[in-house]
Amino acid sequence: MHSVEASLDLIKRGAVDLLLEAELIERLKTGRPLRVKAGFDPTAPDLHLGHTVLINKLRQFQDLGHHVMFLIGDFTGMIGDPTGKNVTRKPLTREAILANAQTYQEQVFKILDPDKTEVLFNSTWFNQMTPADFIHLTAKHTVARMLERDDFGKRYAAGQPIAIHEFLYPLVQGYDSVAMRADVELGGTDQKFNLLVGRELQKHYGQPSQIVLTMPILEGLDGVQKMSKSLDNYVGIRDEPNEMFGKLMSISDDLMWRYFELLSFRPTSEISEWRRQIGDEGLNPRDVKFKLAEELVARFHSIEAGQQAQAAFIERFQKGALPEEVPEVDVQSREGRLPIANLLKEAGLVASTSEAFRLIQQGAVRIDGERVESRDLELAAGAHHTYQVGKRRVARVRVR
RNA sequence: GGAGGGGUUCCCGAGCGGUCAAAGGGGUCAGACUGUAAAUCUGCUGGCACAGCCUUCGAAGGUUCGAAUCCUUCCCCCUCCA
Repeated sequence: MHSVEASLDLIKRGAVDLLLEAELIERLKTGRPLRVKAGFDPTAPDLHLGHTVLINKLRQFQDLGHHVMFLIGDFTGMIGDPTGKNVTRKPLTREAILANAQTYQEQVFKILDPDKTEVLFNSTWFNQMTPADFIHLTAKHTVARMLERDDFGKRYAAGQPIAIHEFLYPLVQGYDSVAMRADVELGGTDQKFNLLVGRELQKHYGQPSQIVLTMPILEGLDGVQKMSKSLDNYVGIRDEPNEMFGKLMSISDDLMWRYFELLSFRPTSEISEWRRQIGDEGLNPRDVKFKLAEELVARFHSIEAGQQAQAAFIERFQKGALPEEVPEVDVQSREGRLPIANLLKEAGLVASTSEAFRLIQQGAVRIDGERVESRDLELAAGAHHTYQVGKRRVARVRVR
């Protein structure tokens, strides 16, 4: 059994808002498993570490013995969350939603325990609603309250349009909490308003209001902007072990602590001890970063993969060895010979011959470890060497 | 419905008849330094048969020896008025 204090401590780790803490304590004291809800869009099935911040928190609830409800917003998806800048979304087909939900689960269950997770679709209750029911729902909230939401308020004040259905989104999400009898709802900080509407609606429907817990948006590898695929500053949870490890090693020391807080399951006491050792005892931050990278690779692949990725990383970058698996490429010569630039391009090491010329000029190209000095170098048919472009691109190429 | 502003290379953003493959910044990539750190410094950043050539400045036409720059039509964004 977990003490209320210990539970609370874990629950608050990394969180931004906890509303209302007193109510949470009350419910924890009862000792019954709390019903914990988090909703997900049925789009974007390719998850990265940023998405896992929330899922990690669900996992922590699970570890504390609570009941986790994973809601796929297949009905909500038809509306599209107006939070933040909104590009109109194209409606998804039923099949696409189901396929996405499936992909979601495959990825999410690397963190959550499938046996302890209830997966729900909000179309289940919304499709049963009559228009009259729905209007009753909309009667539970006022326009003035909606305008309290920051982005709605600003848009309204600025004379920008707010479509009626956008007002409906928070209500629909809030009603989910009613239908699910949620004790706690988790969301990103940008979801705060929507989560609070859930509290309101539950009260109207005669239920105790849910506790709201918001999690921060994770910074990407650059440490500044939010992690996202389009900014290419993300670590995908399906990244290969070595790639994942490498990406994590490239983050700044400052960012490392942030990642520990939001992504690691290690006890905070251990993490602060490392922090102290780096400051007082000259512990190399790199070695602490190894722990982070290893833990995350282990989570999404396996313990062995985490260890192997670290070993490979040390070999590769600390000792400067070539990676174990160098791709083999065959390339066709022209009249028995091939200019270096063309070879690199055809081997996929550079995007264009122009780029090859530039990189050669900058001393980035090596053949069997020897720097290429001349852009006019030509390789004869039969040549078989290892080519490196920069630190990361390597291939063994045979000229035919 | 009326009035005005704008669409430039990955992004922001200058250019407003030749000296423009197009300033500057950001980002990417590479080199130095390192812990593949970060920060910093340097270089590079359309393509190719690479001291030259070819294609780019919303789209299509046109004027001109020559256009991102001028004209016409079209498409798309934004601001103000009704």
